[in-house]
Amino acid sequence: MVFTLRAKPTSNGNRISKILQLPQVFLSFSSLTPNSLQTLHNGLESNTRELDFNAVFLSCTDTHIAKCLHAHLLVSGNARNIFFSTRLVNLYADLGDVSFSCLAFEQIPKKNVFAWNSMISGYVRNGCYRQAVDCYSRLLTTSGVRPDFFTFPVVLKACWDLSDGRKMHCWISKLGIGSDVFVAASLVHMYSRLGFVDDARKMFDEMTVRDMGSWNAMISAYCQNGKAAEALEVFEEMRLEGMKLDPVTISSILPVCAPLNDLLRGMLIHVYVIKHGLEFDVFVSNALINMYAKLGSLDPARRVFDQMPVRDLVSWNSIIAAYEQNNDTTRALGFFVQMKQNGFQPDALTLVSLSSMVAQSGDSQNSRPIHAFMMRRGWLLEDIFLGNAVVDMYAKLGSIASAQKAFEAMPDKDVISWNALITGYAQNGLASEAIEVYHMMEGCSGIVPDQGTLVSILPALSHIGALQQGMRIHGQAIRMGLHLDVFVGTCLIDMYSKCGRLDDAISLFLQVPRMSSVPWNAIISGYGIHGHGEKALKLFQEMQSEGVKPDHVTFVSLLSACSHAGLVDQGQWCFQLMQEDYGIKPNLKHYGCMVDLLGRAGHLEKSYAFIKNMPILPDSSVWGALLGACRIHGNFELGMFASNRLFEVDSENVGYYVLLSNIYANVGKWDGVDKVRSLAKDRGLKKTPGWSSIEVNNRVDVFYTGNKSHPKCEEIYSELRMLLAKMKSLGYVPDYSFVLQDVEEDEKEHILTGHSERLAIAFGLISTPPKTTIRIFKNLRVCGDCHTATKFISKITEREIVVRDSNRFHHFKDGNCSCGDYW
DNA sequence: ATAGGGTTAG
Repeated sequence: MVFTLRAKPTSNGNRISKILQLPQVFLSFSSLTPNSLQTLHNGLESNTRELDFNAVFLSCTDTHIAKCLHAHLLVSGNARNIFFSTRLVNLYADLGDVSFSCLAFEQIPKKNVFAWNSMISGYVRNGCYRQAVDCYSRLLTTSGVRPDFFTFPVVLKACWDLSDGRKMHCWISKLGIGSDVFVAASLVHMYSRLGFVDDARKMFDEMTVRDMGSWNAMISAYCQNGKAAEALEVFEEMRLEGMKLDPVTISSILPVCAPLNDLLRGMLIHVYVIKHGLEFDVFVSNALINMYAKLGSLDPARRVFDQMPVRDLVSWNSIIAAYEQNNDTTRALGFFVQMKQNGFQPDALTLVSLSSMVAQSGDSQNSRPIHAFMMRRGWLLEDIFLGNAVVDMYAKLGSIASAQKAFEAMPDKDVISWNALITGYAQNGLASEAIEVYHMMEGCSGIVPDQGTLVSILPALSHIGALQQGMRIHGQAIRMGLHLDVFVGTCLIDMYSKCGRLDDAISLFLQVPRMSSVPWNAIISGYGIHGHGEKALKLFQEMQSEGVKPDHVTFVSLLSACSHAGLVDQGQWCFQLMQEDYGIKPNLKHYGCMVDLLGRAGHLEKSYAFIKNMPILPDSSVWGALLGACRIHGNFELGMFASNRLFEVDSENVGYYVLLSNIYANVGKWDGVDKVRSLAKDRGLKKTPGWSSIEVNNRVDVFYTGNKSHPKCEEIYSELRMLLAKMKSLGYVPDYSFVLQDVEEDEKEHILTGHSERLAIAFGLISTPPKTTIRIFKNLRVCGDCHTATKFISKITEREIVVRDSNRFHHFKDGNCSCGDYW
């Protein structure tokens, strides 16, 4: 089939507007622009004696011109020249037009190894790895041409399958070209890319001649397989052999500084870069920015970025991520704006940073648009990273339903997707849902739990006190070899201490590495919630003497430990130490702890004065702490004052109304109690439903207040009625000030009896053998009346009862509580 | 006419 084309006449174009006889595929020539014709014309004219195709090849800057040239080659008969047609294959590949590259290739009647190599390379340069490998197979099976040492460096790059790789390796050996530096480096790279670093190293060791590329290949092999120390070893070896370092070496080795936490080395490399003038390489500068950013040195990162003469998308993404990861959303956003002003289109990595920024700043408004942007481009269908970022973003913003939807919409999920969802539920207080998702994940073939999975599920188990399930996870961690991992270990410590097994927490603490503050914080907090303030302090001293730097979390744990144990002086000492010795600015949590510490100990005026001197605005937790202290110490006036301030900042939390009503009741102001009740009712409070849980036979039962749907409901209530009678005979008087509902007295008694902690205790009593310790979890603070009741119950039933509430542990035994009513 | 080794993420 022949198609006739007449090029559109342009001012000068008439001279080349001769009629060409072309195959039909050149129909697309009709889209040739006058400009491209002009360029071609100039190229052709530049040599007047005969067509200088060499010059024309060089002037081909877009695929239309290339096609025009192609046409001329065909018409002039030069297409039969294998030199020209091979160049054409390469030209199309460079211009990104794989199908025409392929066409040009197929038009070559007798393809030699140059043509085959060019075609394979063309596929690889355009990311068509599958086709490249297929083309290589065709070369082997049908062409009668032998691959050579130009073939393998290219085709090895395309190889994504170990068996293919080994076959190629065999051919290389058979052809005796394995000693070629290019081929050998490519083998190193192939093995490392497929994760077989040891094979890569073997290739490297077998090399008799090593050039820069060989060393670089080995270094990057280690880097990309997470073996930072080995990478550095090779790097040092390379320097000892007197090799110079080129930009490739530098940009390969720089990323290992961050995981090794080695800023000094990074700076030394930077010095080398400056000394040898390598800083103008974009890869090098980008790697420097990333190195500095990951090690928290934003200023040097910024300086490198500022002095780059040319920046690419990676440079922009890196500087944006640098600020985003160091919690400076505002500057990160500023760079994003600049990036767009400089004409760069955001890519998937930019979007990952953006979603992180939105999550960090709690900017719910922008979450949808970002999500929509990704969907419009179809990126969510092909990039698991992005899907995971979206799930994480919604979860962090508290929109767990959106997170779930985004998760479900992902065509493929990996272990990180599951972890993100589990963490999302856990961090939004939905522990049971988190556990449910975890079980679903377990039933999913192809998903292997990793460190992140353990770190996401353990806090959920701690939250509801699922000790037995937690121990199962501990076993799994051991099997995975992760139980001594700092993060998993810390979660386990936290799990054991929150599930009432402080001893197990301690013995675990003694096993995990404790160079960082993370496990220390967990164990100090563990001592604190169990009421062992002195021990917490002692541990803090050990921490200091071991040279571990405490952080702001350490001081929250420590201050609350002091406050639970009534260690006022020590608490104040910590508060000072934190600022003076460690330069940590107290945040609201620290202030809350201090107010609590002073107030609970009875220093109400001091506590109030403390609030007045705060340099930041007190929030509800701070005023709530003062209000709680006023209840304990019966200070009515200050209590009124505190509750007024409190309701100015948070009028939604029903717990504070209970406190206030309690204060009124303590001084016998029943009208005040009524007032608070109706106030709470009028505001239609979104109250957090109170629930308690207990684990019996590997199963966690959760009881909501007044819940009557439990299968053992009848037995539970009859147990409670029986206990109530005995308690009363021992002198128990119900304290109705803990009931907010405006109902009759006996109804109030009924409400107290139906409190979730009592249902859980009663269930524990009827479901376990005598003398067994009962362990209960309550999501809010334990109710004051239930606290009294539990003391009686522990005496009547001769049981130890351990109640963990949102604040601390209460060990009930023989009618007493470990907290000494100081809580 | 054809070749290897490089920087950013959840």
